[in-house]
Amino acid sequence: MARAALAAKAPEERRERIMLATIAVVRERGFAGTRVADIALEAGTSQGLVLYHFGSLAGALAACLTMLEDEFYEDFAHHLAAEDGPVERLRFMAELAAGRGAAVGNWGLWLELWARALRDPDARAVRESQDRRWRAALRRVIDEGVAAGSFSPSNSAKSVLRLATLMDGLAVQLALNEPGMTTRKFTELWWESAVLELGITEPAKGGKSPR
Amino acid sequence: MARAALAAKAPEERRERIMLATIAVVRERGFAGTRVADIALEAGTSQGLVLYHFGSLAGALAACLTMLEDEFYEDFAHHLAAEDGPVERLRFMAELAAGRGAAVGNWGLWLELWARALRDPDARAVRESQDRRWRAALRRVIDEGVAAGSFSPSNSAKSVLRLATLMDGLAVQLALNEPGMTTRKFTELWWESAVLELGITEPAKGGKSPR
DNA sequence: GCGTATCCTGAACGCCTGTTCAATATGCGC
DNA sequence: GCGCATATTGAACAGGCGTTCAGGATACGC
Repeated sequence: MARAALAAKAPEERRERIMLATIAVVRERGFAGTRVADIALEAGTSQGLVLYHFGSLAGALAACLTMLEDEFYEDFAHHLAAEDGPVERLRFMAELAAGRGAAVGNWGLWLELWARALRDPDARAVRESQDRRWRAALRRVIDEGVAAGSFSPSNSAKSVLRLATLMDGLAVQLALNEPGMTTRKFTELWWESAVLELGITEPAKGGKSPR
Repeated sequence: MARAALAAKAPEERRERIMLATIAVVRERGFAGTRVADIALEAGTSQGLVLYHFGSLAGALAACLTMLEDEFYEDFAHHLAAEDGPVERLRFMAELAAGRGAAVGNWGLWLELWARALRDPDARAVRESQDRRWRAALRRVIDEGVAAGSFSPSNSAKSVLRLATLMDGLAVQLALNEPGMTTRKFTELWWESAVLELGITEPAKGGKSPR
């Protein structure tokens, strides 16, 4: 009988659909709660195909991790370049981290990733890479600002570290939607810390100034 | 036959042993990787007893969560009261969070807890309670310092929030032992931030001053 | 001393779920 | 058009693991 299957129609497209489905399921149920059956259902395919393309459930999860990483970074780098000066760029990073752009709703995923990174080398690698990239971007923006005379941190390396770290902490609260924590508050708190750390005087011209 | 079983010898003692075993296993394998069999083995009892006392695996996990919370807080409150002035207390909190005391090796557990809190109401309650307690303590110390003239934050509520949040962020790095992150560095970074936020002038008399 | 409630065990049960596999469809080179 | 490599499916398999249960030991009231 065999109703017309979509066999061999567009393998790459199916593959990607499975990865996206995996991300969706992980976001909803967490790594521990993700089943092959869920992924197949979400992707509209069979369980067999998931295993065919990724070898195992772990393989599918790993694939979705790297996809997540690339996705986030591309989006981020693309938009960051569009901003004008160091102050605007810093401001943009604050807002992006707080939830604008592709990262919206992803903080929960980062929490999952961190916990998983305690034991899974793949997860650890992804999170390390992301962290490095993010900090490097922050450092670049800050160095740029120092060169332009907009920032005057007493120790820029430490300021980068602290500001990046503060973001992680804010992320925890945002992800768990701590009462009183919103994306607005996230940005506000972080920006004030940045002002304190970097001695920013000139306000961001582009966006509405904080507070 | 029946070799002498420890039956009905000291039910409370067995119960506690199972809870401690649960914590140990969770610390080693994470929530998702914890099996009833592991707990029973670690506690030196049968699987049946674990279920007898806690009804289900989930019940055992929940029990270990609250035990963890109490344990941490008792230890913390006890030691905090022993410190002298606000500056010393603040310093003590920095060091406790960084890994001294009962919390040593627990940051990994917190990461697990946060991720679990995304979906499990019990975990969420525990983490909220802990967070509230910790911040309240921080606020008390800071208020005390303001009253004594040692601290002069521009906005103490926000400083409490930011300093507590920064700790969470540092915790992530410590738990994942980010290269270059140590308990010493943890304390140092946090303390400098505290100095910045609170305008601390007088150094901590008790401990060796940072940096 | 006897019965009963509590504590404890080990084995058995049964479900959940990742993985395997044989069968089938599809597209492509020749 | 034919044959082969690739893609896809659904069902069957098998192992892991939480939970149930019948049985036995221990303490304790009477």
